[in-house]
Amino acid sequence: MKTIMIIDDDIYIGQLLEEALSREGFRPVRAYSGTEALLLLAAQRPDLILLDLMLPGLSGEELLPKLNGIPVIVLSAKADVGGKVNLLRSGADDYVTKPFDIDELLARIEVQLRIAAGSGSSAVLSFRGVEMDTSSRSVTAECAPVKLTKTEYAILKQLLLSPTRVITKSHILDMISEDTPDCMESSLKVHISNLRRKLRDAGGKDYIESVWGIGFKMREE
Amino acid sequence: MKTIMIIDDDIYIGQLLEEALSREGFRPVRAYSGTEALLLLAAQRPDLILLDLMLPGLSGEELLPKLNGIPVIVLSAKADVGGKVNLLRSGADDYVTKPFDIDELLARIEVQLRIAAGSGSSAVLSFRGVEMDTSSRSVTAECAPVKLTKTEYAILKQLLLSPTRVITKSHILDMISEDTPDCMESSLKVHISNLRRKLRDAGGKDYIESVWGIGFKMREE
DNA sequence: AAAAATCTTTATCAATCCTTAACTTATGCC
DNA sequence: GGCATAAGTTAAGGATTGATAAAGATTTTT
Repeated sequence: MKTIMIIDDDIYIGQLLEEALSREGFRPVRAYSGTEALLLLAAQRPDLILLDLMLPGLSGEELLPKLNGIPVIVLSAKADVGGKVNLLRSGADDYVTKPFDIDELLARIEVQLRIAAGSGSSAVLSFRGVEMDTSSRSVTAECAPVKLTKTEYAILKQLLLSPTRVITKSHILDMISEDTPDCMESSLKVHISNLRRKLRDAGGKDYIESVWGIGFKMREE
Repeated sequence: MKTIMIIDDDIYIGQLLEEALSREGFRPVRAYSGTEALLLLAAQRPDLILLDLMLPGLSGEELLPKLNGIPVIVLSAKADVGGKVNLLRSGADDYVTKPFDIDELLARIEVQLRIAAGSGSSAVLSFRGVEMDTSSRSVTAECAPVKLTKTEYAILKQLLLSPTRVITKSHILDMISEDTPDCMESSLKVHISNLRRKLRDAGGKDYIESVWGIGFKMREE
């Protein structure tokens, strides 16, 4: 049974998460402040951490560098976009803005746990003929090499991390905002278009599917 | 089964490493101080050592010269670059800054063990015509000798240590910041350029590939 | 102390990438 | 069907990054 630590001072959200996680078969552990989290971490090591940024005592940003090696999903209010740039750099593995959809959060938890489980052995993401080697940073479609830019690579990685799920446009923008802070929905369309074309040129098929009004997902067929 | 000694006084990081190494099939042995490490080393000889620089008792820098023959990977906080000691010259085989990526560390451990296993006397890194003898500190491209400066040698070594992997610019900067703390991205470009030219003059080909916006890797072709 | 080697900075050119903008096509709704 | 909104495509520009050369600064050697 996987243990998930919830670091959030909000009683209501914390309880909500606790119940949802229990229902899914996880063992939730709660910490209401950064300092309390550190104390708990000295004694036990959870499999994943849900971290709120606004914390009493030790802030989430200060806590992040100390959580080395444990997958961290940051929960943050949509407003504070300022520090988003540094989050992924300083150790966060994923990012979800409040108010969040519980099902989406659960899916992202599954993804992070899957990545952590297979760590070391295979750094390869693949789905229906598209393969991504995250260590050599190379991508192939039907074994044909595909040369991607940094942004295209980041987008495809998000899609491949949970290939059966729809990735919202806003989440893609959040994930790649580290490298391209000015990227708006208008330019995202262009990136998707270029990515589609490169994959099609190499693999012959169209690999990315649009979900009207929401975002994108990998084509299952 | 390979034994790996962790010399680090940080309880939390130590435990993290211990679990990760066990999961990968290694036998971890822990030492919490430099003096304790020496006592343990008198009784047993690990296949590899992970060494933190900030140690109580005997510092990592003092310990390094006494670990003769055993592969050493230094773990160091990015902050304490103050010491002007030349780590790689005094016996360290690789260098990783905290906070580090566990997968990357595991990859580097594999590399060091492979080197150590493949040869008692000749520690040779090679990839596609480029050969580096780390004991005599000599490099050849297509059997033609190449004369490199200290920095160029350190950069090429990083590339050869995991030749299929992309080495980020920041990691290279970390590696050589011991000798040249002021090295910025601007001068790294120059080092890469000089290294490329020397290799090309000797081997005829271009061996180093740029990964736009990320870093460099060895050309696979 | 002078000379040589090495490293960093600066400048310039070339290559790549991201965004904007204009336009076309598709989808949902009345 | 017709309108409004969303998605898709293409081309052009501006901005960022990369490569190389040359010169100044630092360290090492002689």
